[in-house]
Amino acid sequence: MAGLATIKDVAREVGVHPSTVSRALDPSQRDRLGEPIVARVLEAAERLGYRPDAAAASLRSGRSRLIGIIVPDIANPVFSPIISGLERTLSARGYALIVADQPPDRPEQPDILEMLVARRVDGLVLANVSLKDDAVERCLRWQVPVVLVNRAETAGRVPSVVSDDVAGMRLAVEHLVGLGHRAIVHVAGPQSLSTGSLRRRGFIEAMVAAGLSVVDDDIAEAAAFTREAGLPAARLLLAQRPDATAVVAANDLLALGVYEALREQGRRCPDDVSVIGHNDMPLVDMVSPALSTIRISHREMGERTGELLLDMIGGVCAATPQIVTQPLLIVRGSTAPPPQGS
Amino acid sequence: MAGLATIKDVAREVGVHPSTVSRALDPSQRDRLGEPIVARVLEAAERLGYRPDAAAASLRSGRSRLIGIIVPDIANPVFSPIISGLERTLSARGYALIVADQPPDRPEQPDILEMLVARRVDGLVLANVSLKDDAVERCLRWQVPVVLVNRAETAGRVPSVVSDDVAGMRLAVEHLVGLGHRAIVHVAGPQSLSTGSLRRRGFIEAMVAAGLSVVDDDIAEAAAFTREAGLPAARLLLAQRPDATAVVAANDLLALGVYEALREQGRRCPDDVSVIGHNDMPLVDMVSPALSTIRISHREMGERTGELLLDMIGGVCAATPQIVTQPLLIVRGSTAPPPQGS
DNA sequence: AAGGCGTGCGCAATCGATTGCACAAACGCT
DNA sequence: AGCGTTTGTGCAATCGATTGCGCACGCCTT
Repeated sequence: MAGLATIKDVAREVGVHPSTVSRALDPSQRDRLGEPIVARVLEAAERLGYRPDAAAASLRSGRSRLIGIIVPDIANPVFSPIISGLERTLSARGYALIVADQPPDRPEQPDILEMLVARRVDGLVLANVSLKDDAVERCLRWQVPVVLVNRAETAGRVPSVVSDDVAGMRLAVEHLVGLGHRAIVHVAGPQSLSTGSLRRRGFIEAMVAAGLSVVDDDIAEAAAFTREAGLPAARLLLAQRPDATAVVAANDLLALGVYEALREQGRRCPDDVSVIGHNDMPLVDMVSPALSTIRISHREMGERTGELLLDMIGGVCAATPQIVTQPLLIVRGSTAPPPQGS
Repeated sequence: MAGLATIKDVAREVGVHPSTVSRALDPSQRDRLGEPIVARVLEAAERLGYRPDAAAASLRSGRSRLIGIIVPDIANPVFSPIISGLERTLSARGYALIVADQPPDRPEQPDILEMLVARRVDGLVLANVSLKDDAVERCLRWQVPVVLVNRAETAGRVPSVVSDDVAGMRLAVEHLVGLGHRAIVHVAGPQSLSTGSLRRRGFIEAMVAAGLSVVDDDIAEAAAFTREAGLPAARLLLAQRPDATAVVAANDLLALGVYEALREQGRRCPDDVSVIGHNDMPLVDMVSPALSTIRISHREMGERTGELLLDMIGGVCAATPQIVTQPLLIVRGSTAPPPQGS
């Protein structure tokens, strides 16, 4: 504070009124001023190392140029590229990003959402909503622009940017069917999340489309998108359907849980059972066997989320677009034709 | 703005002066007020859904309760847990975290550091400094509290929180020596970073301590801490020292580059050559063979960074502490005794 | 019972930038 | 030459919370 020049200092230096300095510094107002004055203001501002005080500007203008994002886990490889892509888009346009963690189990003592709204963020990105989430309602009530990313809610009340989960599962199932599999089972994610729910539905739809039926025993729901949760679900599934030749996991970590379950039972992948994941997380090409999976570009989702949100703030888009990105099948070593004679 | 109550609204509701509301809401000033008034203010604030405007508070008080962190890559599994740990500590104490990416190659058009300082962050965490970095000087000049994390600078002008890189390399070398290896080589990281430099030094010191000599050909420097950069460095090293039985990599990604180089040459790990990494990134226990490595608790580093920074802001610590966390040897499948007869 | 002291609260300035309004100068027009 | 219009700049209010100062009122003391 002591060392930083204010707009008054610049004004005094140039010999003009502070408001003139403010206008000279604003590109959209600059052309209403005389050429020489603008030059002198710019020079003085540069010389004094002037940086506008964001708090003061925010207070008066009502715009903070801050965006908040709430994720379930910053360090999760699904969410960190989203954050990264979002940050890149925002910082290029002068916005800063506040990141907040809200693990699903945490008692949210200090309400993160309220905290961000109290900081008067210009917009909010929610990466942690469940299918029915009151966080969305609250944002709507507070009238703060919000975009959902990765996970959507049932009622499409606000814009979202998600991967086409149903299409992703279709790619996975079609790949396995193409290899000759018919006994295909599914380790599903939490059904309270759109990713878990839609991938489950996508699995069923693709199976039916391939002329294969799906019964309850063909699907096991994991409690979370983690390796730890994937292991028991996979154990259950392999017990219920010992004849299964392929497992479609709702994400890569669950697929790794399947790996462990297979290892426990002495069954080999892909010789005995094929496994396919979802997300194409970093390093899954290095596990053994290299994991076949459905690639989602989380970074791109983050970027598009940023563009969408900035458009909303700028009043560009009136509707509530539901952006859906297309996933890509990545074939590696964990999928192969089913064993002979099965 | 339209929907959010201000301190004046609360004051009017209760029938007191705004300043009284401000004091009633501040726990440290609350006891200077009468009991009934405080209760009525709290009740009214709650009922109106009052949230103090952070911008206004920041403007007047000079404290923004914002902390900035600059990382080379948000999505890098080394840095994302640091961010996560830091955020956890900060949010528990009412601070919010602004995250900014500054990839090493980016022309830093909009100066990220200045942007954060202009936002009047109360403190700054730098995770991307090189051994000699002018960002540190600028923070010192601007008098903004700063803590370095993961990477330190040569001159210890500011506090830092780093892993004991030298000790980590000693653990790695001693482990290999204990297995019987004597021809041990090192894929080093960029020498412009403290992590690269200190691990290289730690390698040499540990080798010397074990009675083994190190010559130039025993070390190859990778251009970056990536798999892509690790591959050529590993190729070079294996060509220079075809008799090497063990490779110590400066981090896990470089170790995976070594895996690829070995595979190219048809040499097997750990049968022909042992490999050990550094960091214990997620999933390196799932690669084949499972990577032996040196575990660093990045999340804990983030947490301690937050505590240190808040102490500095609170004026608690006067010195410039250099916090060093102790790494841990994790033995998995990539290290084994050297082949017989070598 | 009167003066000193402490407590509880209001008053108003302040942080720094933004912006609607007003005003002066300069220009063009008939 | 006079009047209307544009152009360029200053003035002052404003955003919402914080905080030093000061004023009353009530209590205790002698």
